[in-house]
Amino acid sequence: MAQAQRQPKFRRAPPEVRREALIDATLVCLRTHGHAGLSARRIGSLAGVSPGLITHHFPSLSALVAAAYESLAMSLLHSIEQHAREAKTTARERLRRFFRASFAPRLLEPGLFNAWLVFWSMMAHDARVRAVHNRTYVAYRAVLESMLGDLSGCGGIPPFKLRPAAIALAALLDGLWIEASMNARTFKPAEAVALCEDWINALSEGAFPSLLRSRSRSGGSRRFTRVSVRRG
Amino acid sequence: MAQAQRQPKFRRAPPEVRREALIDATLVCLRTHGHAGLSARRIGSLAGVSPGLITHHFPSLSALVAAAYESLAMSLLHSIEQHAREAKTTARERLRRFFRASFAPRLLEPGLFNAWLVFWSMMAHDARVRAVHNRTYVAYRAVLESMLGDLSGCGGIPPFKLRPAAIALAALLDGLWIEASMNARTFKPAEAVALCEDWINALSEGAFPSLLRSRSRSGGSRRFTRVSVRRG
DNA sequence: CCCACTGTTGAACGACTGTACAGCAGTATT
DNA sequence: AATACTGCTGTACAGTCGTTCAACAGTGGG
Repeated sequence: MAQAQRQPKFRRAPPEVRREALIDATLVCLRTHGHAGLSARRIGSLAGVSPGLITHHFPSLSALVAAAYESLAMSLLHSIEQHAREAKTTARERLRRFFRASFAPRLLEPGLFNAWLVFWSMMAHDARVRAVHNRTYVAYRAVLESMLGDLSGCGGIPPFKLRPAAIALAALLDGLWIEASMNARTFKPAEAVALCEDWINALSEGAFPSLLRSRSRSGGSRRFTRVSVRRG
Repeated sequence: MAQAQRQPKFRRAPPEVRREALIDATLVCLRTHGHAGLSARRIGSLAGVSPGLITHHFPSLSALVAAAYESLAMSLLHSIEQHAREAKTTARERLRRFFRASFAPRLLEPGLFNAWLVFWSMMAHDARVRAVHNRTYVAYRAVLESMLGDLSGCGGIPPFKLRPAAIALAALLDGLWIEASMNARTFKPAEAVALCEDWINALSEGAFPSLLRSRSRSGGSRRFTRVSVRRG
């Protein structure tokens, strides 16, 4: 029985592979333990590696966390975006798919929010994390701007300012995602999707005066055009 | 010169006073140091008190933080609400004042957001903090629902579902507040206010189909009534 | 003036933290 | 099979943390 097959105490790995493994372990740790997961020893043990290896492959623990932040944020964004662009349909339908993906169970897992809180908390003290936030938030908004631009290209929709529109939509999405993550009982994911679709609908109708490009500053009581909402 | 007036090493205070002083010190600590401020020694020294006193007046450090959370959240809400209700004007004007107060410099101080992150982080592990969040969020939404109800009472505005409307508006406000707190350069406070006012405008025009009470599910391309936006 | 009451102190405890670095041990090459 | 290279370990360091509790010392009543 007792084979006593002597296993090597560790296996070497090329730096790139090890870096990625550490990033993955960091994400798992932050998702499952929140702030308590932010520990070189915990992350190391989860990656099957000694704590000293972290500062060997990264300048510091917070640099590893920053790398994990960038990895997760970009991965999620691409995943949602691909899910949205998958179908060749109208801009409005792609937005709808984007919203649905944003409130899918995968995105509402409480652990994800806990990890996000750790990233946000570190922004105040760590320049690297702050830089990652700025990069990823700009990328996020760029995706929204692109989809809103497509929407704007369709006929019958009054021209609107893309940048502030994307900012508002991002805020609405974030606010809903945060509350849904903190308390799943407040509203159902489908309600969040409907509220975002409503926002797009109002935008299409020119019901957001401050977003209307040029045109009368009269407050928008008179809409730019009357449009058919369905099949925009 | 050297008067050598012997000061007493400490002064007794009634529990209620001491509790409040500790709460205040906690808030200052969390605002200025974020997560690093969450320390019995730091809070105690800021309150001019030994660390042991915290667990003497509170069941635990996290109970003190929960109390501080409730104190801050309710204080801010009442402050904003009073500022909004100060003037006897239309519902729309009160909402406008509410938005302006929400993005006043006092609310956008970065320290405030850092404190909030600490509270949110503790929700996952601490039932007390979670309970405070639920209470204060419900109170927040109740204020919004009340103002939206007043708005709905005005003539010429299609009836809408109060609760989901308040949820959406809260999400928009939170999302804008968070991004403004993290990166003050993304947009100006006035833009955030304008985006919230736009949302109210769209609501007043019935441009949010899923929020319309009963009525045709046709998508809302035809508004309930045409209303004058200014001086609603 | 002294006493009893009790708010308060501050040291002690055990456990935790990120980082540094001397040396061990896989691995590929010779 | 020996060697050089280097990824990796694991301990040491100097801190940090929340909580406990015996003892101290303000304070008001007698």
